[in-house]
Amino acid sequence: MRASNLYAPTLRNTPAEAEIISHQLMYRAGMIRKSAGGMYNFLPLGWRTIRKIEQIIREEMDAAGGQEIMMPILQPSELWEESGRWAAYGDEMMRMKDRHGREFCLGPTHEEMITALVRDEVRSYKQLPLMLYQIQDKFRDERRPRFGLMRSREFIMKDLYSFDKDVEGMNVSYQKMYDAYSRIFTRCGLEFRPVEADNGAIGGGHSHEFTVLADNGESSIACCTKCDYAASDEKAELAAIIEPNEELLPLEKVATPGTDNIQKLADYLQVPVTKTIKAIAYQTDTEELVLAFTRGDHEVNEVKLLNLLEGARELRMADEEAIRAAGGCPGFMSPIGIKAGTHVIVDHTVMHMHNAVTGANEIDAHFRQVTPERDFDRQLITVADIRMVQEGDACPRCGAPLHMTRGIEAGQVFTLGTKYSEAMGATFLDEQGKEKPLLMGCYGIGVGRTMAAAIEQNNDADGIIWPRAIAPFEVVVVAVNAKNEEQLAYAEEIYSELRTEGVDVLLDDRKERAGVKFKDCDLIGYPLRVTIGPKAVEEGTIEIKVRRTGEVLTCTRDAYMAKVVELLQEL
RNA sequence: CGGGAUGUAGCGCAGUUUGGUAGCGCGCCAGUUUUGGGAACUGGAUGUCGCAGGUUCAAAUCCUGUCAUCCCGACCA
Repeated sequence: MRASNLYAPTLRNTPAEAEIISHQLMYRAGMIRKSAGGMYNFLPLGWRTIRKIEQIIREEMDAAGGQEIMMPILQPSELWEESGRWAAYGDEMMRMKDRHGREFCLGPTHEEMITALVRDEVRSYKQLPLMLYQIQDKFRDERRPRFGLMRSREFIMKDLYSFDKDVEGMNVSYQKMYDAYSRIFTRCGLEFRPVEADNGAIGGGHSHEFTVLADNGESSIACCTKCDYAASDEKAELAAIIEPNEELLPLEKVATPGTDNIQKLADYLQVPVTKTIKAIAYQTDTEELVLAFTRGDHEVNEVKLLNLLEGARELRMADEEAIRAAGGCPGFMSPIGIKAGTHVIVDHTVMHMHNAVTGANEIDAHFRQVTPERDFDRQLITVADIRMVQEGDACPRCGAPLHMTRGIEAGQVFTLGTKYSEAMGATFLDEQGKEKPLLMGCYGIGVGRTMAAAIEQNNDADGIIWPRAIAPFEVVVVAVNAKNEEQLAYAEEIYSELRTEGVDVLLDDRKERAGVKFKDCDLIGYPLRVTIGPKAVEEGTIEIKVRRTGEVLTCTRDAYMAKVVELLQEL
């Protein structure tokens, strides 16, 4: 490919709408252009990178036993009625009608479609396990698309679905995908962590998110500083914090005027926040009141809380009336004195506190010298891990401190069990001739997001620094002065030698000044730049510049090829 | 969906307060000189001032509505 024919319009100015670095650089490097909110065109350079990521994914999916297929983007509502998600999916689904008034959606995911595809053909355990995947655009009408390719409304996704005859088989498929994902992100040159994730509504199965570490990421994850435990902030399990024993003082009610939040209370009573117990009152979508108690400096983890509540799907802050009806007093709550039958959930750390402060369920009053183990009625409360992880909390595996970091969720692996196969009647006959639902798993990778994540992780003030495996071109040959025929001819020669050698190379033969071309090369981020200037023509010396390190090597005409190959292998 | 901001040339922006011929930088086109890190000079092209209504002799500017984009939050497999 020659740069003089390449449609790669680069920009000196950063478009005002691009807020994060990956978006800015992709835009400036002429890789993407926006068509509408959350929708992007990929230009030749951007598309080459996408294709390279896809190719790595294909190779690993195939190696793990996957078979590539292609399903329609447009999906009939009937399938989604079967699974119950036509109603449940909500506004995030792009819906439309055809000329006959039949309803369709633009696929946000393909569980229904694949289950329907497989249920008619898979009749026997002998056809299992089965893994099918596709790489295709998905549509989700995000409330707030943002950050360029990071959260867009139309995006490229690899989605694989596994089908097994039993839980053991499903777990084997899961592990194969987990391993394949690790290889994919490693091959893409990314620093990532597989983190344990909450799988919410589906429950019971495994789920990991493959999170590429980046400060701009939307996901917050907790990583152990010693072992390899890593979990999403919502999932991170926390053991109860055991306080040293101390002399137990008797429960006492004190007047605490105006102390309706924890900081005011701690200041007023001159106690550390870690000696206070705070309450958050929720109401579920089924109108049940839930009172959650944690240590004053801890935060309630709503996902953990929700998982404890059978049948509830959502939490919102409770109304004052509901709190009062249960005997509580907003701003001054405690489990002591709440009406029996109210859902009171206490974080397990709280049960190990001594001589703490908590509300008295009346205005401007608190209890102090509260020892929950003694003063709370265990019959009326549920004790569980309901708090949100914080920097420095103990790792649930090894006890070392956890470190909070941010990342981009580039992929997820998920066991589905029989959720869809049961709802949609996807069954097979087992060895005993008994009809059973298929056990499923689903595994997604955001291709564009992976590209954005790679840039977030690999850039400097001059532009992108592509990992070799996913660079649009591995090497750029620059004819410093393309108007000089000797130089251009020399560069052409080098270019064709590199091509013959199988190097993925671009020739920058544009009749621009050298500075312009160098700036563009840096911005676009080709891993290696081979510079052909007067020194090449006159002395036969060829320069090779490594984008990542800025290192410049000077080679002879005979030696440059070996050097390029060697440098590429190191990258 | 709540809060905030912004829509003026391909990109970045000024002009709006106080209504009076549409501007600047980069880019683009032509020419001359230049030529190893975003060249200089000369000349040139490019706008429904987001859109629709209204007020006015006159609207980028004031009023109403609407659409779009971005940020924060909420939400989210």
